[in-house]
Amino acid sequence: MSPPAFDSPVSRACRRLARAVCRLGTRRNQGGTARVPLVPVRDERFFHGGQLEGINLKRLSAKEIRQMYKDFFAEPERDHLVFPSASLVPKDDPTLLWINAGMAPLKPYFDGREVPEKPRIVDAQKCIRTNDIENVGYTARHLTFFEMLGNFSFGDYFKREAITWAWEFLTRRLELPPERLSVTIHVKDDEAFEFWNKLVGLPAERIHRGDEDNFWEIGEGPCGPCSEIFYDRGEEYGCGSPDCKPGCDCDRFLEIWNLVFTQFNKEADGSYTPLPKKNIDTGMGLERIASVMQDVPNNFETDLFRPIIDRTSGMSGRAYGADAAQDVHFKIIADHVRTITFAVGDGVLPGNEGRGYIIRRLLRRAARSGRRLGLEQPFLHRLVAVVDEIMGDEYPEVRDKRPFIERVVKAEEERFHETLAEGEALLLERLERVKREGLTHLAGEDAFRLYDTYGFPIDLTEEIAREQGVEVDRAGFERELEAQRERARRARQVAEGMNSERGALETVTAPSRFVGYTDLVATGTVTAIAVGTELADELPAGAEGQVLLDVTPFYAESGGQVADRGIIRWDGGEAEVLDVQKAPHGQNLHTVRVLSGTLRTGASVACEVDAESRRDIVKNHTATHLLHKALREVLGSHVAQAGSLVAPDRLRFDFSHFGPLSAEELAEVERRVNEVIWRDEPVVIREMDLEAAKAMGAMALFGEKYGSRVRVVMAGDYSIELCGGCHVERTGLIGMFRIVSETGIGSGVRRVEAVTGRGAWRYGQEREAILGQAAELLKANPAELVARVERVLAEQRELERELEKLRARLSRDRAADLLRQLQEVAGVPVLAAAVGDADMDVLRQLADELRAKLSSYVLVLGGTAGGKAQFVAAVSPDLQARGLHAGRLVKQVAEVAGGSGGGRPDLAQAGGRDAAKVPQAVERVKLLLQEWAGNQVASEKR
RNA sequence: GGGACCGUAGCUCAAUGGGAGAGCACUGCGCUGGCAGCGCAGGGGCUGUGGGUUCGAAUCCCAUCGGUUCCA
Repeated sequence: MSPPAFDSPVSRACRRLARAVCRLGTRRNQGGTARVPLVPVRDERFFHGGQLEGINLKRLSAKEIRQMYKDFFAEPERDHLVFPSASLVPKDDPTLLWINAGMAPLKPYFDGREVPEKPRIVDAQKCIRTNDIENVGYTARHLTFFEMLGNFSFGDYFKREAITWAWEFLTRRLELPPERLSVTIHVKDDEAFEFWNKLVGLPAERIHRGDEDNFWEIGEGPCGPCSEIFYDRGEEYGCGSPDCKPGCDCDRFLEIWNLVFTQFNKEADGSYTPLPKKNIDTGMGLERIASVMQDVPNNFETDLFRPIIDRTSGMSGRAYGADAAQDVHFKIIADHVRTITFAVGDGVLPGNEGRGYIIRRLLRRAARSGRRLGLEQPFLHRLVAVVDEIMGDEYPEVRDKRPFIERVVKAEEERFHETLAEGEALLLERLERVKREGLTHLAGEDAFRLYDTYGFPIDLTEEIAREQGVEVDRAGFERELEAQRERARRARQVAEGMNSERGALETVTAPSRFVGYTDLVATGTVTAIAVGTELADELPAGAEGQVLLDVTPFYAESGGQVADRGIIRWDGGEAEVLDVQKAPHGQNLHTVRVLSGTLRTGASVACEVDAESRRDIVKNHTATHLLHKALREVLGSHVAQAGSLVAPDRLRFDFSHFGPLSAEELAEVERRVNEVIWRDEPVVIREMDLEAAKAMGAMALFGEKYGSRVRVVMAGDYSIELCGGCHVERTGLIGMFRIVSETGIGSGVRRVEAVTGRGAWRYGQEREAILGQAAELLKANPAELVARVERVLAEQRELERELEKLRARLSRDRAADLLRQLQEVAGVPVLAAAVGDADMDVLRQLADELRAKLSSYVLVLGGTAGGKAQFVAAVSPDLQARGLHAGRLVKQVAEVAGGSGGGRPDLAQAGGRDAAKVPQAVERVKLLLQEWAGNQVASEKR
């Protein structure tokens, strides 16, 4: 039973982000709503004051609001864990280009793949949304970068607390006047109504029931009704319509907070089932609430934006607020520069695809807005400092990387100026042609080509064309653009949404202790067995299944390090460990295949990790840390890990960087890593508080779990990283480190592959073998190979020169010989000859010699080279004028030798398969000329 | 994710499927009071890489690497 009204806005591309639409089925509504005891905590303030005038808002800076929010939920009564903002680049989530909502980084907690440290979390999350990029600057609320304040519950508190706390924060902490607040709830959500009405005391007429706008879902997976809180800015912001109310498109009622009650799971068949664990997901846009508290008409006039606008105004010498059309550009610049700064701060570099392309586009839009304000030179990089001043306290990545961000932005601005200059030159050329041809319009395809291929903005095209008195076929341009959109859309397959993978193992909370850091052999007891999503009691021989142990030495794939393999044995049987992954509650989950006997729950098993493979893995893992550090030393601190694979036979490290590494840089990185290996320093691993680790300068990777205790891996005094993986005890054990390859894998992301220990030795062997072979071929020993090759090359050059000279002399002599074979056919001087062994170069040279000595001629030379026939033909200008064509002539000649050819009227060449037929072929020239002469006479007679 | 375009001398770029070129830079010689001085001579190229089509490929096709650009 699929809900009836599932069309309309659902299909919009942005629906994943929007609070999307759906109608609750009746069954669900009844099943999903529990009876709740109500405690009256009515807000008495509704009943005095009342009217909407004379309010004095508590003036708060955005920074204060952010801090108050986190503090409020962290207070003991509410006891939330404060999370720092996650990186804008989604971790392990290929369906998302950016973190685009406060809950996005917490998805694993919502869908049950991971269990959070505490079931209550509060954060301020930076987000990027670029769907409505065209609206930015023109409306009060559209932004590409924003901060979302959110409090979350994972199977813990639900509607009652979410609603009352939201109310308390707004009215008692921010001290917003309650009479200005109203809410929407889902039409069927009587439970929420009760809380708002009875518990909070909000009058029924201020609780609006919505339908589609108050249900939140994204494809299959967790979903539920939501309740939005609106703030009434007063009639002066309104549209004047009598039915203006919360949800109206005008600026009067601002949606400031959305509380999502995740209580259903949408199944593949479209039905909804109640979730066993209900979640709370809330979001309050910091920019918007700041605009309310600071009583300014739009986001851009809050203290989050105003300093950027003021600096822009200072640089351009134009005043903000003087002209609405001009103000748009100030706003675009302020918005985009925030997005760019934060994205680059999280390691995204401007590029030509994906995230990098979005950043490039934003930067170009901002640069063009700058031009409208008279800022022709790069200026955006100077605004990065302002963004840092405003938000650097809260977001250290921006402060720490500020010089790097400025450099990147400046370089990209300069590149854009180049693009504009190139595009303008091309456009002017086009316009010249249009005018020359007496046309009035530049074709839409031309304008599109300029836009599509050279990135030249369409409005600039129009502007420049108009200056030249030419119009642009805008409709044609739009057609081309639409066609391109259609192509891209069709190609995009939709793979979005959260998956709910709550298998049977989610209910298993029995702990599992990992002892594999020190022991490769251990004895454990089977605590659970699962086959597919069902729990089982036993696993017979030949079967594959998943096994939990109370104690295990097997490492579960994590942090790039691959899973251990090995064997488990028990009384009467054994099984092979194929894979090890993390279970929802953090235990190591072994995928095994039983080789003999039957594995039963409760059995005691002897575990043995494949030691050889593990020894290779730990070498590669420690080497990965050293590589990371060395890359940062050699290339700069902008190098941020973007992914990593630690396997037994190799390691792979992806990181952000502009362009390819030079050979010198690679050699230097390799040298530094090896130096740490040679120093044979101890690798010390300690658990400590995150703060202590940070104080030591540990590199905390993005997406790091912010638990209270972290594991810190120190390789000598060189590298310090948070890491849960396995490492060598001393760096010397790595043996040797060799970089095998360096490639680009996307905009601004490079990949280095390397080998260590045995792998490095093998790599060296292979290289040496190649060297040996080369040396043997040159009959030199490897040490003098270079000198030898240099000498050989010099000799070769000398010989080539010699050959050239001799050839020239030879062709002079031959030319003189050939000249004697000149005869006259049909009144035309003809020289057709087979010259024996001669490749195309020789033939051409001969032809040149002969041409220099003749004034009127038809010349056809045939030669053989490599068992094939070769021909060159030349015709003097006067005979060309009489209709002789070297290309046509040589083609017919070559046909005799089973070939073909062509060329210009004055000079042409041809080839054929049959070298033996060259003499016959050149003989044909005379025949062809006689034919030609006959035709000439015939046409003259006519 | 889907397209478009570009990779030719140190640099900027030419070259209908038919002889790899120009300007600047470089080297040498000569001239010159000076401005980006002038003249002559010369070096420099596996046309990004690897396949294919063709008698013949810088040019057409496929793959790959690097770059630019548009759409999602």
